Amino acid sequence: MLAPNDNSRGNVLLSSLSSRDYSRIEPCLQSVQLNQRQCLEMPNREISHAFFPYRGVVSIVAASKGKRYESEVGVVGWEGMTGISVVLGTGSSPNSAVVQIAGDGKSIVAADLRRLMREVPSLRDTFLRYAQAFLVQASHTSLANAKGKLDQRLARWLLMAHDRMPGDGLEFTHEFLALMLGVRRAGVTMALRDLEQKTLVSTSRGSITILDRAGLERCTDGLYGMPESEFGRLFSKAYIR
Amino acid sequence: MLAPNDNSRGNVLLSSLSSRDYSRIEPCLQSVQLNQRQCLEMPNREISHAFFPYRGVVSIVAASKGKRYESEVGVVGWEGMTGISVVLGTGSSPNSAVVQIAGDGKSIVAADLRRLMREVPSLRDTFLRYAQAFLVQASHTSLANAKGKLDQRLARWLLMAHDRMPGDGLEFTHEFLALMLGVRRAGVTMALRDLEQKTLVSTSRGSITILDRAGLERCTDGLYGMPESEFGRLFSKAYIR
DNA sequence: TCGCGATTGTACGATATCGCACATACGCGC
DNA sequence: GCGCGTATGTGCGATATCGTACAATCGCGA
Repeated sequence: MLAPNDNSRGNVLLSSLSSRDYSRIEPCLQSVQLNQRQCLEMPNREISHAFFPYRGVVSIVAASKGKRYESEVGVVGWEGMTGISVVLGTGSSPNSAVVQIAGDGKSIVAADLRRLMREVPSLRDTFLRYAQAFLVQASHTSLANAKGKLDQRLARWLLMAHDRMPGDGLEFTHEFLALMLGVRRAGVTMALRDLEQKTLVSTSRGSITILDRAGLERCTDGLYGMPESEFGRLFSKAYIR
Repeated sequence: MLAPNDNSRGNVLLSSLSSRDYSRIEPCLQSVQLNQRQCLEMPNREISHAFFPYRGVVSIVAASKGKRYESEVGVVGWEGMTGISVVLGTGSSPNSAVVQIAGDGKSIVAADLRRLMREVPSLRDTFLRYAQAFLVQASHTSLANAKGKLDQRLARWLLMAHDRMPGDGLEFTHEFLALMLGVRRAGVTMALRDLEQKTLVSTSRGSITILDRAGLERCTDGLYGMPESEFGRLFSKAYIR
């Protein structure tokens, strides 16, 4: 379970800042819409802004040389931020960041973020902690890709999306989920039918409702949860939803 | 191709430091042996030392809750360092670090590394740049796990090992490679036979010789190379071997 | 209410890999 | 040179997923 009890500022990472730190960053934050398929970061292009989503989900995607293959390495929602490369000081990376589920949030100009990290060490420390949280998430995406069956990976993705959305209804098509997981659409259809038969979710045209989170977690056989625990540890929050 | 032309200090990351920075860290470095299967980092345990390998290869491994599944997310050799979590300020992580190929290198006490990063910003910047290089590597391991066939993943791993070893001979058994890739030993045997038939490698009992790097890279169909290019970019070196 | 596009269900053969098992072959040490 | 342990080659049925295709169904808008 990811969603923490303190999200008073609309984004958990921002909410974890001391009021002193937040007062420093707040003047630099701009409200933004996140539109589906909007590209927040392009491969090897200087990142202009970092984003703190309030709603919606952003995928971080790796692509092979020649773009023959692509795969999601992690997701960012109201718990985190995009622009890790700015945090790590390089300003760009071969990965891209794409809005998968529309929403909104705050943005900050990369140069402002750099300056703030230089001027406010505790702010820098917080964002570096998030970089670790993201690395752990990416590590477990890799693990799930290596070892997980389609149904385990699907359950994992649904849980991760659920963590980042209000309510229990998810407006996803099978096609969309297939794209996220990099598998056949027909495979998603069958895996979802199984989940529905176990009454873990209920589905209707274009939407999926989570009925039994604990059951879904059991379904992943341990492939969901470690990054979420790590996030909890790093940001010292109680995690109840 | 990873191995850079400047490795005058035995480890590329250390070699990339200005002499001023290196003179600060050098007094803290201890020579160490890296023995096969030695565990340099345990899951969720405070990291005592970071390591800069001169020779040998270390795997960073993610494990699922309950340890039911494990998978390598990246490797570290003479180009890099272990202890990313110390660099990112958290001091521990759910991932472990295990010596897969024995060698040696330098170690530094975590507290010293922290202090140096606080006192010497350019040192901190360098290590944070490496954290990005590692994140990109992990991203592409994830991509390879998601999309790569066994032979592509094998070729990728051989290239990554070759990058981190002197000469062209690799003393690996099929069993060992199977463990690294998380696949059946018999699968490795067949994939290697294919590579040998294409005269990309030659094999004999317990050892593999790289004959044609370019051919192996072609074999990976783009799944090898991005992290290596990124490393080159981040550390501004010419990469010839 | 009708129609049409989007979504979902289903089918089929092909391929990759698995798990397990056993046969063979190499090479070190005596 | 022999024997034994390790490493490698091979076989077999089972399973997961693929690619492609097409049929069925839902629901929005005309």
